[in-house]
Amino acid sequence: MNIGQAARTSGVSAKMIRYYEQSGLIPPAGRTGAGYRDYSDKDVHELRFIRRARDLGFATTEIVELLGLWRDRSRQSADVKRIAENHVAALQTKIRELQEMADTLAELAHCCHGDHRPDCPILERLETPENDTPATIRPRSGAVARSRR
Amino acid sequence: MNIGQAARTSGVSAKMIRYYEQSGLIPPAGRTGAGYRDYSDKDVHELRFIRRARDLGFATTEIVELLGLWRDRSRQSADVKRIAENHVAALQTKIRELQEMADTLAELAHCCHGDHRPDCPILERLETPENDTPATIRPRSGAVARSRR
DNA sequence: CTTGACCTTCCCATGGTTGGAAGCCGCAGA
DNA sequence: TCTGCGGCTTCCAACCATGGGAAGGTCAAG
Repeated sequence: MNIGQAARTSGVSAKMIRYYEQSGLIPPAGRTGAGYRDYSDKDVHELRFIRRARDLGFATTEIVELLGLWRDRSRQSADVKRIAENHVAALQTKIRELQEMADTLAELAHCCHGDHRPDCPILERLETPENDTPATIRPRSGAVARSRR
Repeated sequence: MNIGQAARTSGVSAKMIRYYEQSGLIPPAGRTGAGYRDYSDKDVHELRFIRRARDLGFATTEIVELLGLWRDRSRQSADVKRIAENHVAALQTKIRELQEMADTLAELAHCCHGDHRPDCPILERLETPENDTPATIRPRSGAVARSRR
C-alpha cells in the first residue's frame, strides 16, 4: 500500500508519516522497486495507534514508551497505567492554569461596560494588576497538549 | 535604561524584548551612542502590559489589538470587551478538549489493574477505540494558550 | 590596563505540522 | 506511443514563543 492510501486509512497525513519515520517513532517503511514506501495492514494499525495516542494529548516521548509497551507482550500494565496517570496529572495542571486565566478574564469582562466609553477594567488590569509578580517564577507548565488535527 | 534593567523591571526577558521589537509588536527602541537599546519608564510600562496580557493567554495578534486600544484614548470599551470575551470562549473550548482527554484517560486508568500482568484497557483503547473517526475532520483548535513563563 | 558584567548580532533548537518546489513514477486516455 | 495528471520522492522553510550560545563591542570599577 502506498503512503497516500496508508494516510487515508490510518488518519495520519502522509507528511506526518514521513516525519514519524524520520524522527524514529516508527521504523523505516519498506520500499517498492520505484522507491515508493510500502505499508502493510500492520503498519497502518500502528499508525492508527499513534494517532489515537496523539488525540489523547500524549507527547511524542510518551508515545514512544506506549508503543514499546504495546509491542511488548510481557509488559506490565502498571507501566502503562503510570504513563497514563502522569499524563492525566499534566493535563489537569494545564486545565487549572487555563481555567484561572478564563475566570480572571471573565470577571474583568463582566465588570466592563462594553459600550462607547473608553473606561475599561480589562485594560486597567493589564496596566496595573492587583497581584503582580514581575520577574518572579511563574508556573512554566510547558508542553502538555495540542488538540490539533 | 539598558535592556537588562528593562527586562528585570518589566518581567520580560531581554531575548523576548528584542524579539517583540523585531516582530513589530513594539516600536524599535532608541539607541545610545554605543548602539545599546535605551528604554524609558513608559517603554517598561508597555512591556509589563504585554507580559500581563500573555499571562492571561492572549495571542500575539490579540495583544497587538489590545495595545492599540490601550494607546487610543478614544477607544470604546466594547472593543476591548469583545476581544476578552472571544478569548474566554477560546480558552473554554481548549479547556473542554483537555478535560475530555483527561476524563477518557482517567477512566481508562481506573479500569487498568496496574499490576505485573500485561492486560491493559488503555492499550486496548489505543488499539481499537469504540468511537473512532479516522481521516475525518477533528477539532483543530489551535493556538489558544501557552501558560509559560 | 584588566576584569567582569553587560550589550550587540547571528545562528540554532524546540514540537507538531503544514506548505511548496523540483523531479521521478505509473496509469489512463487519445 | 505520446501526453497529462496525480501520486510519490527529497529537501527546505515556516509557524509560535522561548532559550542557548558564540563572537565581539562597551562600560565601569579597581
